[in-house]
Formats: sequence, C-alpha cells, structure tokens
Amino acid sequence: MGLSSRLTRLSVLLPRPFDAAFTYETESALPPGTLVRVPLGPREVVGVVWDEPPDDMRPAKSVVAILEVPPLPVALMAFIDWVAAYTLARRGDVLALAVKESLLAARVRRGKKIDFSGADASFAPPDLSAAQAHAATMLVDAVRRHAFSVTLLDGVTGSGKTEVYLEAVAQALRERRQAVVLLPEIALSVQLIDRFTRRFGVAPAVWHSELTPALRRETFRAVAKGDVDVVVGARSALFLPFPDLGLVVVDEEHEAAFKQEDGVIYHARDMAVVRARLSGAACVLASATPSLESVENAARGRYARLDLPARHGGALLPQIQAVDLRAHPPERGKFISPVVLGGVRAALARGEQAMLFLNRRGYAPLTLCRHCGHRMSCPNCTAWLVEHRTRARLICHHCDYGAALPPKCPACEAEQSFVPIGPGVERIAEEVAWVFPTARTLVMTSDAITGPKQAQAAAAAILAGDVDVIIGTQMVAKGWHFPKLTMVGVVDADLGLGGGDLRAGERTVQLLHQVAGRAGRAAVPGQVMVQSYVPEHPVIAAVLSGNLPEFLVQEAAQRQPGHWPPYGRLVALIVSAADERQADAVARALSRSAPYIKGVDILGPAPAPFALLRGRFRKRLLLKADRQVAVQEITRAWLARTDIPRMVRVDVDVDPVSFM
DNA sequence: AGCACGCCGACT
DNA sequence: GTCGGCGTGCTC
Repeated sequence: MGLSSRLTRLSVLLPRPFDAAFTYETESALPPGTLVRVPLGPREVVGVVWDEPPDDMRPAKSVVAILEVPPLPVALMAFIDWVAAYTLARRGDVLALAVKESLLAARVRRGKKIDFSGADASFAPPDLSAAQAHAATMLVDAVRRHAFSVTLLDGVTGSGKTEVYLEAVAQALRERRQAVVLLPEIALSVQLIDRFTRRFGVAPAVWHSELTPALRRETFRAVAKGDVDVVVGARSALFLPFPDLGLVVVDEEHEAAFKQEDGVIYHARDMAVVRARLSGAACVLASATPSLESVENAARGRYARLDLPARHGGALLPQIQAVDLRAHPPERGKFISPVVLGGVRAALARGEQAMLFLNRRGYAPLTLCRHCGHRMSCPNCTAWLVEHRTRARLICHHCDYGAALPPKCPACEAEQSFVPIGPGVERIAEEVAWVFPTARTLVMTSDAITGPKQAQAAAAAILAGDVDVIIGTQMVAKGWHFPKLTMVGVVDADLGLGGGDLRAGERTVQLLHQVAGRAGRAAVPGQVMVQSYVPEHPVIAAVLSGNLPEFLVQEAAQRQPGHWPPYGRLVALIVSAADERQADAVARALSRSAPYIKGVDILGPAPAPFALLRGRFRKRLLLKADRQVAVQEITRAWLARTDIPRMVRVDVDVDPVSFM
C-alpha cells in the first residue's frame, strides 16, 4: 500500500480498436512515445506511452516491461491523433498502422545485413533542363527552410518530374533529415528505385505490404534509429517513425489508389500534407494530371505551384486522334476498329511497339445464357462474374468468389449455351493474336503483376524488345518509360464515364491522358488512337486536346454551385449487415436522426451500387456540407444519438473518393 | 481485436 | 446429462 503511492501513472495507447488510452503504473515516469509491454485482460500486449494525463480514479495495472526500441517521435504521435480525429477512426486503430506487435519481436536476423543508409547527394547530379533546374532550385529551397510548405509539381508526362523531386531528396540528405516518397502502387517502385540508385549510388529503403516480416521488422527498426535516409513506399510509409522527417513526396498525387478504402479510411495524399506540417517538412505533390483539389489549393495560394511544360530531351507530346466507332466499327464480335489495327500494323512494320489499353481484367465482363438470358452473377455481391479464361474460371472482382463455368445453365439447364459478352484484356489479346499471329503479346494486369518483381520482369521484357504488343489495364498507364513504344490504342474510352461518381470524368481524363503519355517518349513521336462512341463528349474532347487545365475549369464550374468537393465537404456513411432488414432499419434510423443544420444536406439512404457486397447488404447516406462546416463533430454526434445494434456496421468515409 | 462468459442443440 | 455454437461485453 505504502509502496503504491510512489508509483507513477501513465496513459498508454494500445494498437487495438480502442479510442481511449489506458492507464498503467510504473516505478518512474516514462517519456511519451516509449514502447511498453502491458497486461490486457489475460495476456500482455505492446502499447505506447501517450502524451496526455492519465486517469487518476480507476484502478491501474503495472507496466510489465520497457521495450528496447527508440520511442515513437512526437510528430508521429501527433499525426496519429490528427488522423484519428479527422477520419473518425479510433486512435488505437490508427496507431496499429504505425506499430504492430510483429514489428517489435525481439528476434533480430542473423548475419546478413542490409545497408540502408549511405545515399550520396553528390553521387551523380543530373543534367537538368532550364525548367527542371528552376523547379529543382525552388524545391531545394523549400527543404532547406526546415519549415512546412506544400508545392504542386505539375509536369507533362515525360517532363522529368522524378529528376526534379530527387533534387529535393538530395537536399534532405544534405540537411541530414529523412525523406519519404509515396507511390500509389508499389509495382511502380521498380523504375523509381532504379533511378534513385543511379542518382544516389545506393537503393532506398522500401516499404509496402509485400515485404517479408523479417525485412519489415528490420526496416522499421532502422527507420526508428535514424539509420534510414529515404523510404520509397506505399501509403502506409507515412506512419513510419522517422526521427526528423524533412521531405514528403507524393508521386502521381491524383491517383485514387492513395485512398485507403478499408480499416482506417484515409487519403494518403491529404494525410501526407498533414504529416509534413506536423514535422515541419516540405511536401511535394507531383503529377502530370493533378487533381482538381490540388489545382484549387494552388490557385488559392495554399500551395506553391511549379510547372514543367515541355518533355525532357526534346521528345514531342504524342498526337492523339479519336476513332469514332460509329463510323469505323470493329468486325462483328470483335472490339478493335480497323483504324486502330492499321496503327498497330504500321508500328510493328517499323519495328516499334504498340500498346492496347482496356481497363477491364479477364476475358469478358458478362457471361450470358443465350437460351434463357440468365446472367452468371456472384452469390455474395450484386455483380456479374467475370470470365478469366487463362484460369478457366468465373471470378467476382469484388469478393474473389470463383467457380468453373458450369456445364449447364443453372437457370434453364441448356448445355453449351453460354456466350461471353463484351471484352476484357484477355479477349483483346486473343483478337491481336488472331490478326497478328506472329506478334509477341504481353498482358499486363494486376492478376499477373502482383508486385515489384513481376513488374520488373515485364518491364525488362518490353525494354529488351521481346514484346511487340502490350495489352493492359490501368496498370500500364502509370510511370512506365518504354522508348520503343510509339502507338497506343484505347479500346473503350467510354468505359469510365458511367455511374453516378462525382469524379468519373476527372478520373477518365487523367487515366487516358496518362495512357496516351506512354507513347513516343524517346526520339520517335508517338501516336494515340482513342476508340469511342461519343468522341464529342467533353471528357473525350479533353483527352484529345490534351488541355487538362481547361477541362478542370469546366469541372470546377460544375462542382462549385452545388458545393461539391473541393468546394464543399462530403462524409459517406455505409450501413451494412448480413441481414437486409437490419441494414435497412439502421439506414432509416440514421435518416430520422440526421442533423438539421444550415449548410448541411443529407442525401439518401440509397442502396449502395453494390447493394450486396461480400455477403453483406449495404445502404449509403451522404452528408454534404459547405467547406467551413466541422463535419467530424456533426457526424460523431449524429452516430452517437443513433441506436446501432452490434450486428450492423456503419463505416464512415470522410472525403469519399469511391461512391461504391 | 482477442478472449471469456453465457444460454440453446446433437452427442461421447 | 455434457460439448460447443457464436451473440455480447470487456479489456486500464
């Protein structure tokens, strides 16, 4: 008893689904950020001493051990609190993005060591164009200031953005601060790592979900100890414990892939800005097709802006033409217009490479019984099953359900009655093989290319000239530099235009512009053919003209009056339950208890576009508010006054990107 | 998240 | 009569 009065109490946040920190006792005070082992119910878990007053009232257990790891940096802890408050996530869930038990296992790898550091800012300085040099100087200055800043680096495809922001990285190295470069998709890391290595003499540390547990643990520890200069990684790299972060780069900042869609739902581009602010770091948002959000922030003076208007090394922007499918239809049962086939033929005849882009995996998006019209659909989702002929299976792209094509139609029992409707990349590859039997084709999709290794192999084959025609989904759009690729065909430019998605047009323009940018990146000029049934559509017109700023002006004019983002805020509530009536009841309850506030509109409830997803029934509500409205507080109060049974889940998505 | 506690169906 | 299903609630 007498002894207990000498014990110190502390708050400990656990990387578990609790919002509040727990209170524990220790012999003597521990600094915030200290990693500790504490009892929780029947077991022991790892937690972090949090910088907030402990609860003096409730009984507390004692800290079991102090871990031999550097404490979490204060800036990271502040970031975790901020992200939780913004996204309405529990703080423990956010902490779990930074600290996992598995990262802290005492086991250290035997022998084999990786040398993470040693990047040399003066190893191989690049030869920059005047525009590049100017932009690089501005970024170097921003890093040198040791103060928060955001710069939008807008450079046309092929203008050498990477070389420019690597100069900012070089400055971070000189300042002995750390830098992190975020990529939307880790398959893209291959080419960046390559260029990084040529520039700095060593490879950067990488951080993504494909890392082995041992490497992950080692990287985490090395970052925490300050032994890592630069990390190239996926969005989760934002949560690494950098002791003194000086630069955050978000490459391809417009990419929707930066939005984390499950668990803690956050936008890594927006959180990168916050991470930089809390660390007193420079932030660089780079893109050839910047988002309206970032362009607007630059226009309002919140961000600085740098433009790289010309292609590096004198390469010309490709020539883009529409192929009106009404005037130049493909053969019956085929999907490539004779005009595009002509373009491919010509490129192959010149010994160059061609690419056909279709943002649809598999062979055919719909399998239909020609007898009774039955459509093969997923038992768990409101979605068609997509035939993957290479795997001889029908697959659901939402829940991964898979089945062999049945011998008989499940509805009418007709045999051999299935017909594939519409094209996927596999079907396009088949058509190419039909027309160009000697051409060597490569299909690039996320099915085949699951990580940097496969991406590397594919890129190597293309660069070596072992491939004549590349057929791919959006995976082929980003970042690649294939000098021999001079002809790009877009098989279905209209694909992304449908749906009630706020950003469908913007995304389509960005994607198709990026795809077009793959053509003619070296001395030979590129040619792009865009197949469409509505070439006069403003989105297609913007792709053809390549005038993205003008498109964004139109887009802004459409969003401004209704206070749609970025001129207003959105919060989506997704109600889901295994039992449809329960989901319904909660959605209606939310509707009844909805806030009634000036400047706030509630839309819905409506069935989600995939009303049944992974076996759960879903309804959506959307809170739309003027820009200055504190949507988090309003949403929190709204949820608190609504009765939500345990079997029903309400996911909150602040700043939704997907409307599914 | 785990894990324990607690009330209703088929079995050594 | 028990083993065990997973619904509910708690963890400093």
